[in-house]
Amino acid sequence: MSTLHAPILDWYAAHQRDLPWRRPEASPWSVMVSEFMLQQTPVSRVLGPHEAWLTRWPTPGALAAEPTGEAVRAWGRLGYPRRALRLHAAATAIVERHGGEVPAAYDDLVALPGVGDYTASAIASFAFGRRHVVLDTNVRRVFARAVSGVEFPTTAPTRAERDLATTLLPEEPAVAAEWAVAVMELGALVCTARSPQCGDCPVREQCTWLRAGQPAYDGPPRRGQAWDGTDRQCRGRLMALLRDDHGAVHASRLVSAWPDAGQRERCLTSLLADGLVVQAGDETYALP
DNA sequence: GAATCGTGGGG
DNA sequence: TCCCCAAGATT
Repeated sequence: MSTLHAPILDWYAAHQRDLPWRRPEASPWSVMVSEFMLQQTPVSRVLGPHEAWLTRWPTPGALAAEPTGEAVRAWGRLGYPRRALRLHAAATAIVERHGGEVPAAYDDLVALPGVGDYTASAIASFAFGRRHVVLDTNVRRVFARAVSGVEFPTTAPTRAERDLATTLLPEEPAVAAEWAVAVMELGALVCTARSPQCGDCPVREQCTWLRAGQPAYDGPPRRGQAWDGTDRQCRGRLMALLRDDHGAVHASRLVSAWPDAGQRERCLTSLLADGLVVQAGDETYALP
């Protein structure tokens, strides 16, 4: 146990948020749904859809029994709607391969659609108390600062970073799981990307970055995501139109969502390819 | 490894 | 206002 463990675990015990998927009665499915929704989407925007989702589909089997379009519509405006499709596909796979129960083993989890290393580790750790390195953007930032002394981690996790996280992971599975969520919470609430609250940090005395005087980031430029006029914006407009309008929409109505014909057609084609949209009639489209 | 894929809130 | 970015996964 390093000098970081006790302060962070104690801080978590005192300051953790009361989130639905963290409660003792939360099912593995509730944890899994939250992890899908939280991929690139803030907690505050996930709370509502998560509750509605669990009420409507309390089990993987309940979701798998519905058309994929229902999942896409219930996904609402969480963004990246392919996640809704993948969650539905994962639920179907759970019914087929695991008798309708969310598997506890990392290998089984990571084999599910839409589940990568992070999500598999998170579900195994948070829902089943297993011992896994859980490397999300929050954890990576905390370690970058506290241990490595740099403001931001690299674009992708490095081998050295994984080794470090493995070294810091407590041996006892239950403690490891608590440690994983505690470090993540610290990154989310205190050791934030912008304006970190170092004065409130339980490891401010040990933090390499803080002790070095919070040196400014000097790595490769971190590129922001373009948005205006992109296919993503176009796809978003088309999806919003189809989501808000139950039933099929005629092609002529898509023009109002995106005037540029070439880009509109290209995006519609990609949405059809993704399975987010289906052709309902001669020139009408709908959610699947 | 880099590009792609939504959305909305806060600094 | 504008820019950054939020519990990633996939190709």
